[in-house]
Amino acid sequence: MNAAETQKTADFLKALGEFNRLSLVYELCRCESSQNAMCLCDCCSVDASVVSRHLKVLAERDIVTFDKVGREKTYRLNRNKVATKLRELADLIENEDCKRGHNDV
Amino acid sequence: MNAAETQKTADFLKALGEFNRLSLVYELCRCESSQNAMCLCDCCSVDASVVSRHLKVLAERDIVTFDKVGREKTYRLNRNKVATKLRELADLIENEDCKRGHNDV
DNA sequence: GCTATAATTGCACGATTGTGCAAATATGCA
DNA sequence: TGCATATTTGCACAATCGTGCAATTATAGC
Repeated sequence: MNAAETQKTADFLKALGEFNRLSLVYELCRCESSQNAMCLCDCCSVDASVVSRHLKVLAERDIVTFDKVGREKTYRLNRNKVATKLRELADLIENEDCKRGHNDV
Repeated sequence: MNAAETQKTADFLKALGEFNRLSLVYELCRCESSQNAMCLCDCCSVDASVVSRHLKVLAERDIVTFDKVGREKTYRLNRNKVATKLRELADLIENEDCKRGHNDV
């Protein structure tokens, strides 16, 4: 596991590992269709600017995607990408193959 | 998804979402047997006290477990617990059932 | 007992982070 | 053009976090 990859995974997990951002993810998870930021403000009681910044972080990590429709930005969760990344990590952690034997370094 | 649960999940992800802590997890992942903290120091170039604190965080989130053997503490990764938690999150995020329909609130 | 090693803790410090507010920007609509 | 709404950005600030170093605690072995 090289450092750059480790850092990338850490950044991904860190993006999810904040209360309000995770709340946004859960909120988007419940949404059939895309939601604009104003609508998402309701799920966490913080300023709109804060939601804007959190969504930016989530978008940078490819956790959410957005479309610009008029003056609104509508966000949706990258369900597959996020789920896949989490499962890959789970597999890596559980995988017996990555274990070193007793005689290895 | 209640707030306490969300916070707990966020804390779990945050614990994994730091470069050196994730490096420790990867290192433990490669270990067949338990490793003491001194041995784990090698994988991330920081002070022993820092490793000690990181391992404490990981233990608090139940990501690692330790046994005290003499003056050493030997750590091992809670493979199943961590993998299960990640997969549960993946399932939740991908699950169609949690979606609200168009006519719901 | 004494000494060496493993691990933790206290302290300080710089960096990052989450936040609110006000101002700025962008866009739709009349 | 002017106004309303959606979103972002600049600024400031408190809180948290990661870190190193020195001191401390715990324990093994002599």
